[in-house]
Amino acid sequence: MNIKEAIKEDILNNQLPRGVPLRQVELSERYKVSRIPVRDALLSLKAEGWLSAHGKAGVMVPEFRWEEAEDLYLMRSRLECLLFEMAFDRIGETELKAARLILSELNQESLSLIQYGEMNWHFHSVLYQAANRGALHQVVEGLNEKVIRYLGFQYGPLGYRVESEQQHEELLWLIEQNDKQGALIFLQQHIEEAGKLLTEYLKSQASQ
Amino acid sequence: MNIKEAIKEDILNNQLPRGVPLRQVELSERYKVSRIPVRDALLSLKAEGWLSAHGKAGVMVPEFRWEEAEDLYLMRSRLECLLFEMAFDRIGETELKAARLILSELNQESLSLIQYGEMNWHFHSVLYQAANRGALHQVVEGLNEKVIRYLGFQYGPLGYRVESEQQHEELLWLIEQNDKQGALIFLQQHIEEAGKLLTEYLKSQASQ
DNA sequence: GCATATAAAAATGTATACAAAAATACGCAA
DNA sequence: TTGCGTATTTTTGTATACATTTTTATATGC
Repeated sequence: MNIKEAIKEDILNNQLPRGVPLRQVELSERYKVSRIPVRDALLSLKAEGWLSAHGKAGVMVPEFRWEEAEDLYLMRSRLECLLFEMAFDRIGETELKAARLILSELNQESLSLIQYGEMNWHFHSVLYQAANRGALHQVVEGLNEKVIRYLGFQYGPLGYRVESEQQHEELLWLIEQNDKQGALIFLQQHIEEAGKLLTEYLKSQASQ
Repeated sequence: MNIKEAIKEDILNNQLPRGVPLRQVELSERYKVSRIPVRDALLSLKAEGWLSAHGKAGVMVPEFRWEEAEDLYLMRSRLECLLFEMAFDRIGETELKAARLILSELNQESLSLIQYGEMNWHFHSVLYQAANRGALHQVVEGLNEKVIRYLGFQYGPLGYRVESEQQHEELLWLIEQNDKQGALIFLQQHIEEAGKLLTEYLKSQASQ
């Protein structure tokens, strides 16, 4: 899935026009492949929320909407906390070790926005994996994927990155202390804070 | 999207083997189309959770798992109640009228399982639409789609259909009375009851 | 002038053919 | 027999060519 990642990257970096239909031929010329892999990519990306329908045929890059961002974080807060609660008692040294490793890699700069987003999810994902709840995990994964679209705002103008990583450290610490209630509440705040920050920023942008 | 619907229907009616990889050529012969539309359908269905990966390449119809059913209903209860709460105050005569119409159509027998599932969702959907929360609505829609896979259990052995429709009537009545708290709690119970019933049934099946 | 119907174009959808990758079967050695 | 590496076969991935649908432009009637 190389072209798919390439399109994602271009969407993230505003290299593709918003709101107007993307033409398969143009994309196939742009990425130097035939229309078939383009179609595959468009289908997947549409299903994942990176693209939306434009008329009866055709897709487009959807505009940013604060309502969507708010929805995504509302869902994350509800579902991730549920998943985390199910996972908590089963998180062992294996998961903690993996999480720490990812955190150290996250601290290294020189990651593209999309790589950073993926890493960020992997951190959470490793912890949730312990719950062994495939369907729930998959939906939460989808939400985190969709959120990546908005990362440019969070790690650009909002400069949220450093604070977010401190919170990750603290979350790990709470797990190590076996403080379930504390960790749950902290995770909820971690998500809701990020959501509120992003939503407010988008609202302020929209009203200009 | 005709072949996609056909595959869904076949999955629902156990016309496709579970757990073994589906071969694109076999499917293309079965549905009398080339492999391209088959691939398109498989990609979409995988993204929607109707199919899961099998090895590095290839997809399969996932087995029924009570954990998945439980997850789906846990998510529905949390997200649908949230969505319903957002919608409640904006539900007007238009939505109620549409919901009543769907309910009367639901009462007519002679619907295929998948048609019944779709109708069932439309009923809820009409009410939620008032919230005007695209992203949230879309995820909830996805959950309801996935639940359809298990409908064979609910409306076959469990015989839940009549009770479910009575509950729909009651929900509408609560909305008409403008009893927000009551309606919210009722919806939550409506979903959780269905989930519990299904999950317990699947567990009992699995242990045989 | 505006709406609607119709014809041209552009775009997507599908089939066939070929290339790349994955899964499988086989042979060989330990 | 079992494990591993290689060759074969199977399966998926991609390109090109054609069919169908959708969109856009144009013309015609009111």
